[in-house]
Amino acid sequence: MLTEVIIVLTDRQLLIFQVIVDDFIHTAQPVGSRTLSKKEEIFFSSATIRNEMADLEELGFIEKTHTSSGRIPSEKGYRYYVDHLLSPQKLNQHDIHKVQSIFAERIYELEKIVQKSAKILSELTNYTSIVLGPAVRDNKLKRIQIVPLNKETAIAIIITDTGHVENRMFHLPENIDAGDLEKVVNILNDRLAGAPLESLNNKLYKEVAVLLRHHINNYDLMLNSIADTIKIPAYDKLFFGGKTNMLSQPEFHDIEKVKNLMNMIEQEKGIYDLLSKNKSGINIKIGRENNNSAMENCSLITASYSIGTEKLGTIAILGPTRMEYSRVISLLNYISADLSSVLSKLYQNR
Amino acid sequence: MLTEVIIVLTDRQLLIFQVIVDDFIHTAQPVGSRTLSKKEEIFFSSATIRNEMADLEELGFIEKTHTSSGRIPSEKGYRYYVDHLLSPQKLNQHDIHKVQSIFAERIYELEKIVQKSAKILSELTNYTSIVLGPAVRDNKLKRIQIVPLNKETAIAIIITDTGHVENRMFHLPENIDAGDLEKVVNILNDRLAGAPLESLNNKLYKEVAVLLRHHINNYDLMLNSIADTIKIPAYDKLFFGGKTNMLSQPEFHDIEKVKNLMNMIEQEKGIYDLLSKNKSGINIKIGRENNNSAMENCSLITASYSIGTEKLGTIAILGPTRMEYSRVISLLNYISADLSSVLSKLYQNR
DNA sequence: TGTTAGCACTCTTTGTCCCCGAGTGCTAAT
DNA sequence: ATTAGCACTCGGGGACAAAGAGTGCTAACA
Repeated sequence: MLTEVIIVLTDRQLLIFQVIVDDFIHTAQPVGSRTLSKKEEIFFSSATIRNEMADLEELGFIEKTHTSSGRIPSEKGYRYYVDHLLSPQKLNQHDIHKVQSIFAERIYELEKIVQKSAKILSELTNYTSIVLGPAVRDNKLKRIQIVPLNKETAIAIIITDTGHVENRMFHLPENIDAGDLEKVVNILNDRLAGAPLESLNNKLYKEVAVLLRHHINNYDLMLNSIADTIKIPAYDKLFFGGKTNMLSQPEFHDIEKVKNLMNMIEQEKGIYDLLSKNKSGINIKIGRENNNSAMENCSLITASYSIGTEKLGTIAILGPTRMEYSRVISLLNYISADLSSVLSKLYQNR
Repeated sequence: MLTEVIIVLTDRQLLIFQVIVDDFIHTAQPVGSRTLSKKEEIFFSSATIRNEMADLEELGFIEKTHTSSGRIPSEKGYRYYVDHLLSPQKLNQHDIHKVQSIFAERIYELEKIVQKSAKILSELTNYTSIVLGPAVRDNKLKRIQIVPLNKETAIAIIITDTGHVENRMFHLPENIDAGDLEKVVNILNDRLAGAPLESLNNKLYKEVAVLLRHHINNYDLMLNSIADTIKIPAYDKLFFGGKTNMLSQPEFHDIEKVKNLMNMIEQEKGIYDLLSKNKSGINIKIGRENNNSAMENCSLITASYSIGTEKLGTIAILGPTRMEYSRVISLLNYISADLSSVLSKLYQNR
């Protein structure tokens, strides 16, 4: 959007709009003028409200499901609501306790903390939570280990400075004995330790290959196996919580919609694309803003978590467009801040 | 069932019953006498069929959905069908190719092979596939590795003879230096290598503790950390394929049923219980035989795979009771045999 | 001039009635 | 023993009416 038209709503329109959105978020039912006029914060008659609603509809903020129905917020309406009307909600004691419980046990593994966050988040919101990461791309190599299993196969293990472990089995070239393997491991650690995972492949062929040639027969076979092993996984891991929560939302009473959404979740690729391209901080994508037909009736709110200034991963909530934006945003903010600070304490002196 | 009553059906009843089951499996519609009388393998009138059907219903093999509807097989009917009428179906070329493709790439990791099997199996059947295992319980320890990440934390890695890798981070006691760690690792490997994972904890406290005391300060803290690390995971891993396939089955047009089933799948615990207690070979559980309300309309067919005579894990198909039993059984038999033979080749000389 | 009461109108939902089609069980004829 | 025929049952779908919730518009009001 290059030219942003500034839309001025009267206070009364704003009030009515806000109440419509709030009501619809909780009831999932179109909101009519009579219902509105009975709300305690509203002091004018249903007729007045009808007039205002007609204006709001013309502006595109609300819409009808049929000619004589009440109004529901449009995607544009949600967008406006989220951009201008959202009041940050304070979390209650129960929520805070739950979130704290993520960090209650002394867990050292990044992955487990992240996984637990996803679980708690879905329980607190009754939506589906998704956590991407933590990114291992720019971890640094701590150690490589090669353990022979039998004459033909060995297992290569790489450990990064954050404690992430990757392992892969590979075929041993013939005529390699334990001594040779030890030499290889020593050379690898000597040359590659401390280097970012991304750079390993490059370094392997440029620096290590020459050295290996001097010490090992059939070094090329070995080299390829190792290269294969240290390849960074193309995608960071996704963790889900409450995958089935969406089934309880009234907008998903239609099996077809469920199928589309569930399929997309099962594929993971689509979700990965949606999550990975977000900037740091809170991002909100409403309905078709996600550019994904399976997400027609869904909103996705993402937040990033980081160690220091380095963005590590993304934590997200997938819910219906009719989502409790305020609450979800508060929760995400809170969790991502906690997550960042705990992880920073654990790993910044790595 | 202590007393098995032998039920004798006439050839004609058998024929009619078989055609009813086959037809219902493919159409999901109750089968009426007129429909049956038109089938080419049936040469008697609809009236005759009605009489026979009344008998079959009295015997409990088929039932009506309402007073004047066609018949559908009952659970007892499916059970009889599966026990007595199933003709092993030959797999077609396409199926065989697909299954072979699991083993086409040279994969060394057990887990990956198993995971790919689940995927292929769900694609071939359009049902949900579940694979349990491979069990690491009776793997033997190949090597323990401890890699310090910084002053306070280290990561312990255990590698089994099948190439399975487990790792866990733990807090280092103070005043432990690299030399101490090396000693610990040497002692551990010396004493524990080759031992079944199950026995590690025991051996650790009985044999290793004494040795550690002689060499290391604060050995008890260390010991507990290590004990924690080598604890065997309580459940073997579950892999799924085609979790959403069930949504396409007409019996799951009801959101409530879907929710129950999906919840159960997400929990994993229930599935684990269903899979783990099966004997080796093919097992078939129909509907309520699973003792699980979420599985009311589902059947579960399991097969085990093994290395030599040692049962490694279970491979299963979850589908509606109205399932293509014959085809699924053939597929499971075929895959589990292939899986067993490939794994045996790879790992029997471990 | 902004607000509101009132009214005619619209559209969905719910329920009833009815008919059709597919199926059954039973009886009587073959 | 088999089958043709018939009366009967039940679910599904269409037509129709009434109720309810909503709207837009007009005219009256403060």
